[in-house]
Amino acid sequence: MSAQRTSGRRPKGESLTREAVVREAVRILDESGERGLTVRALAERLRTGAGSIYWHVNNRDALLDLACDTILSECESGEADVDGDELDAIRSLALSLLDTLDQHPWIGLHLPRSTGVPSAMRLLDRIGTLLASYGVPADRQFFVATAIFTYVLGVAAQMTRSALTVAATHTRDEWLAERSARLAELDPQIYPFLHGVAAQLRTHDDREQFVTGLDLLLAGIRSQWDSVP
Amino acid sequence: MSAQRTSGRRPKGESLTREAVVREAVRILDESGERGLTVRALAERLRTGAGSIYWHVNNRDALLDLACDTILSECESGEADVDGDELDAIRSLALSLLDTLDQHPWIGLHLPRSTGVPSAMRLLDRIGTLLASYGVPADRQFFVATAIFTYVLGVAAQMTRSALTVAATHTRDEWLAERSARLAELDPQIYPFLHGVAAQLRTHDDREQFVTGLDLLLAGIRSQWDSVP
DNA sequence: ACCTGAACACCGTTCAAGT
DNA sequence: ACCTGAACACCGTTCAAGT
Repeated sequence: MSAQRTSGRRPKGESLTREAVVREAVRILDESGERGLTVRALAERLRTGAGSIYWHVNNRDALLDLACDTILSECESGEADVDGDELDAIRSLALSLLDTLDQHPWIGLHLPRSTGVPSAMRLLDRIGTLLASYGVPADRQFFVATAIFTYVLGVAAQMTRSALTVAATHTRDEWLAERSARLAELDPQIYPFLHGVAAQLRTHDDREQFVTGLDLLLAGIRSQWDSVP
Repeated sequence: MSAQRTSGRRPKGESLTREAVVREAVRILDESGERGLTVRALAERLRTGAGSIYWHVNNRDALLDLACDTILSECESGEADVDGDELDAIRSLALSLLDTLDQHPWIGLHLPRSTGVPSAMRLLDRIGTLLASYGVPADRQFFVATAIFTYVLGVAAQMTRSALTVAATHTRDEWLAERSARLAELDPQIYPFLHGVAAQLRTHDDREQFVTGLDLLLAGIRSQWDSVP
């Protein structure tokens, strides 16, 4: 069916679009990470020359921005209704964002380096709006919104690291066991804490870890500002 | 005095050391960011050939790890005494860590991609130890420690972005004004929140922003677990 | 033990020339 | 308007050969 990777030129008339370029870039990023995305590799998979890419996209960085933006846009639309207050809504927004970032690990590493991703700003905006209506004082809303957003991105970036190493080793369980073993090997003199907790990290769940920190932030908000209905 | 950048070979007998290589790498990173650090540029400043670098360091990634590690090691040693409980100690540790990351903005962007930075692990260990002695339950200590550490790195990475843009524009005030203006220009239909807060961001202070989120995390910890003395 | 310098296999980006 | 393909100016890394 798909003549995707066969070389030979693409049929005439059927011209490339910016969307098609970005879509294929996302596929490469999912398969082989940021390092796998080279202009030449992308061009080859689109059965065209490297130069063509630059007709549709300014440069490689812009391409990464666009790739992030398309994925995050999908995440935006799927906002479920929540019963509970605004902080519960933020919680569920953050969780679905984490799921998205988990499926496309390259986003968490690229977003901190970039400014040009509108959908990321819209997500930040959404969090800020929710905080405002919850009752966080006006002069704190932006700081708190950014803190939450930063936390989500930070955890996502960290998860990426494991995702890449898992891919390199065999299964996720194997990787967890190996990491736990490596921590246990640490000199308890220098790493008393990490050496000690090594055992429980055999069953470490990224999502559970994420929720712990997120709920601390939300608990902090609740303890500092009561809801204004 | 310094014949630093003059070309010509380095005197014999005076052989390069791994420390000297890393020290010069840090200088380049401080001056021109991660992209500025190329093996060739580094070799030239050390008045040697590109190949020599690989005698002292495995590869470019290892060099970045080492650069991060030397800087974070310095941060580690300068731990001030604090009056207050363990959470106050964490707070001051986080603040001094942020200062370090602020002076070397490339660290915040590289650390999430890396695993091989011992001093970063020691800092995480320190946070965990403090949480344990504060009284966070054993099965939460690691998650909470990671949440705090992730938050610090995340904010640092974000600050880096502004640091780089500030360097590109003129002064910090100009940059703040410009960013505030850009936010004000946003379509209030799509970005109701960000459009609204644009004005107060003219005096936005990274450190104040950082403290806001950090204190929320700490308040969350206090509200969930009372200190066990 | 430590360095040299050339070579290899790549990059992103540009641009005249084509259709 | 959209694409081609060669060229430019770089990369990181390796490695025989030197001292």
